[in-house]
Amino acid sequence: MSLSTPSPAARKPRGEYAKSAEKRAAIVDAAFEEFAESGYRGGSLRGVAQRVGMSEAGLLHHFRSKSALLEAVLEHRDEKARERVPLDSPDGAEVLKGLVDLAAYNASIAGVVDLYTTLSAEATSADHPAHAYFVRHYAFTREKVERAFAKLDADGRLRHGFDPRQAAITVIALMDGLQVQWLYTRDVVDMADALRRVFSVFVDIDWEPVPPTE
Amino acid sequence: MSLSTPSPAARKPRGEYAKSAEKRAAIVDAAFEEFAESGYRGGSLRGVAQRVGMSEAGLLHHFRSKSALLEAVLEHRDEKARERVPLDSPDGAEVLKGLVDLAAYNASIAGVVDLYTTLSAEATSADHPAHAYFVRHYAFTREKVERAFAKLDADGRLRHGFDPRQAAITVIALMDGLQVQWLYTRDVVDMADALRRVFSVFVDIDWEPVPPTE
DNA sequence: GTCTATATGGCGATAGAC
DNA sequence: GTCTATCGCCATATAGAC
Repeated sequence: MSLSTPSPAARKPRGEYAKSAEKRAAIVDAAFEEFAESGYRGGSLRGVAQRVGMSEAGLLHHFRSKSALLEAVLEHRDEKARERVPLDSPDGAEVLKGLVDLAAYNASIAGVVDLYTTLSAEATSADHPAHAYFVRHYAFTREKVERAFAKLDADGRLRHGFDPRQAAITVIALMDGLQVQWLYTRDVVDMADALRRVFSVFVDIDWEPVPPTE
Repeated sequence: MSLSTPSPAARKPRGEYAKSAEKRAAIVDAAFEEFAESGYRGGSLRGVAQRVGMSEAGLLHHFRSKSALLEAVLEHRDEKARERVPLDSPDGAEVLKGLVDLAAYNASIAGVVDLYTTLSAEATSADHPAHAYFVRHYAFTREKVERAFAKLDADGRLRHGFDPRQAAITVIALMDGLQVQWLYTRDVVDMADALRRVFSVFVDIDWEPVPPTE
């Protein structure tokens, strides 16, 4: 999974110029790759600097510390993911379809999956700089998916005896677990397909003409 | 998830004494904790040495390198897990019950879950010392669970239209994802319960008097 | 079998020139 | 805004005394 609460205010100090913003974006991209490959703990500012073609000091002019850089990466990641899933759609089925869509999209960008799985696992430690982020992320996502199931339930489309909250927990766990397994064996695991199958059991949904996942 | 292929031979050089074996076991325990908390990359030999009350050099007398120590930890972990799940039972339902049992047990030993999730995520990098281990682990576990579902299918107890292989992938993903989510919010997630619910949808099983998971 | 001491190198972050 | 230089710390691993 990969969505989170809208950033309260992606504020930008007044005196910034366009060139600087571009540089910052390039640095965030490089940091994204670095942390995706080696995690936050395993990644280094040196590695980021090399990717972006700058010195470490130059890099630290734009981001005051390694963890500040991680924060920027996570924010950037959320912006992208939020574009893909209509989490607040009044139609619960649209939300689920958005999740399948996201899974299919993720399969085309392994780096995103890598970043998410590595960070979510290492940030279970309470002192990790991304810990609070993921606690928020899970609460937020669980809430949204639960709401989607609740709406389907109200429409009589949730399988009898199913609890929206439990269904949400299960779906999020499934998405997370599929990502790890997929990273090891991409030929065997089809994330979107697996998700679609489970949704078909949980609820009554008409799937599109069937985009054959891949 | 947390099972893997039986170690080919946990061989032990001939000239070892009991005292030494005890020390080694103590070191493995300490390393287990260290890697569970900080991952392999984030953990240090210094940390392990402090936990076990030795110098780093003393520790390296027993394990020639950091990655050799990791190997010992993973082997030790597998031995424990294999005791819990009758992966080769002729009755597929017994396998699934074993998985629920394992989930409930894991919930009582957070360290095990921590170690597994952290390592499985960071070892997706091909150059990680545990990479081969997890590739093997997933292939092995997928195979065993698939076989369990296939047996249930042969007995007409698998839900119509379900594929044993897909079911196996889904179940393993679910177990993995539940562990991460549980580490963040233990009050919200009940791993064994979630697993039991999904199994009840997939197959026709009589659950025990219901160990209320707690 | 365990220690101290040390070699060697990567790390995050800062100071200050340009 | 970017650089070089450097500080101080922690890492893995080895050498050799006890």
